[in-house]
Amino acid sequence: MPKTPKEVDWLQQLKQGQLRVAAGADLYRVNDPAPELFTLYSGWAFRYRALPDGRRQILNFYLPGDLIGFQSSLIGPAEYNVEALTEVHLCTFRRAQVWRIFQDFPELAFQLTWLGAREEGMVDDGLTAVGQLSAAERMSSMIVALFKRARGLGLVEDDIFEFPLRREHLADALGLSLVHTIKTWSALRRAGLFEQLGSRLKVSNPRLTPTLAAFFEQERRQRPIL
Amino acid sequence: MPKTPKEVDWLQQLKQGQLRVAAGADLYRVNDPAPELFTLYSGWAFRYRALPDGRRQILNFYLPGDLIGFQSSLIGPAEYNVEALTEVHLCTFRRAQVWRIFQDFPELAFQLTWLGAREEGMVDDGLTAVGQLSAAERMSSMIVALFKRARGLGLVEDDIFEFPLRREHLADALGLSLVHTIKTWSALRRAGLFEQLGSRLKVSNPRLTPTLAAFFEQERRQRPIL
DNA sequence: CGGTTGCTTGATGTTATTCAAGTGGGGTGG
DNA sequence: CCACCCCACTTGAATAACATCAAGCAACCG
Repeated sequence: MPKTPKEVDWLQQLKQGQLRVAAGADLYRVNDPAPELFTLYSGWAFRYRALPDGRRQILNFYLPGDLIGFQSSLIGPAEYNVEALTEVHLCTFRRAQVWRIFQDFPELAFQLTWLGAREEGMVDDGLTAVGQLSAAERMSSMIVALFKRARGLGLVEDDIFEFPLRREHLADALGLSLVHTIKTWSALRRAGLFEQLGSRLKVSNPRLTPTLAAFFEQERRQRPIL
Repeated sequence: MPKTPKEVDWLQQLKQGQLRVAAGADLYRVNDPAPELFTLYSGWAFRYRALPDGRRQILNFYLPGDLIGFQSSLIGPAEYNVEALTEVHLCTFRRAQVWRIFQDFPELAFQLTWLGAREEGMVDDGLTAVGQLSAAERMSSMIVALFKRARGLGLVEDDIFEFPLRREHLADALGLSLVHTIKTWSALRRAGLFEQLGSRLKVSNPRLTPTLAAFFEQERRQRPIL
């Protein structure tokens, strides 16, 4: 969608500043009363819910271009946490501006909402995987999904991409124990789904199984340019 | 939020018609190219994703007042199915109107988006439960969550409410097998979490366990009036 | 050099699934 | 009215999947 000069002006005004955050730092904390709205320029982050006893569920991952904190900007205090997985560079918006976007820039508001719906679709995928698939199926579908997202962003070369998740993140995203995550990971590597090259991953055979192939073929819609 | 007369006019125009659908019928099917937008007047429905081999994951339940199909109205063809759990009465909107709402009624657009974000929050809850909790914990937290939603809608009297889910629905929502769902259900009933009165449920002791109590205390934000 | 961190592996225990058989209520047709 | 079947649900036993416990390894760092 083309933008009017007026919109571009506004986007510039809305951009409050840039921010660099180290890997492992919190971007968002539950009940933060006035959270900011971010867009991710570079790096990976993830959103999660923590239980009182220390368990946590990773709800989704953020890759460059994603919008962080839109739900909270509408609803009020955050109901989840966001943590930087790698070093990230963010662009910050003032949360109070969201309402003004709806008033003055319907097209922009529509696009924001679109991004929110897209994120919900990804959470749906995660729930379906955790609820219905076996450990190996979950893990392979997640690897393939991240691979495809990275590819859509031009972050894949020769089927190789940077894969910053540690075993712990996979475990918390897939609802598996750390030990079993590691065992499943090795099994998939031995089966030939991917090769590990340091912190990078080469996805050699994304259609390994029929279930997996189905996952691989299904395309997710492209985002609008923001 | 108060509505201007102009907005009320528009809402009337947008309401295309009413619809009655029998229990078990589909409201929404994956890849339906031009799905409608609904609001639920009465009855229960649920949204789910189906896998090629017949397994399915229920993503969330709809109770009276909920908006059905907002994500699809933005994104395009539906990526999920919706089925009526009981007989339902719906109000239908034309999907093409959504964009006009953004243009002409920013306040309304904001509220729609708010409802969408609220729905995502519920899916987050589901994913956290399925990923991190034991069968008994999942089931009790889901029962309590539905109880609280029903209560918020005035559908609870003397701690009793209509509970139209069959075991099969619980199983598909919680990511459990049918057999184990039934065993867990009986265990919780014997433990005194609830009493079964035909198709109705009396939630006698929602704070049964500490984990459960935490779930029970935490309040979800009220919806805006639509 | 000792300590820490992320990962790995094997042995054992628990949870949930699968298989199989059976119950009871609600409908239908004789 | 009864015989029959169908469906949702129930129960027990066998099996598979996953969690937990425990020990060890390699890389890194002070």
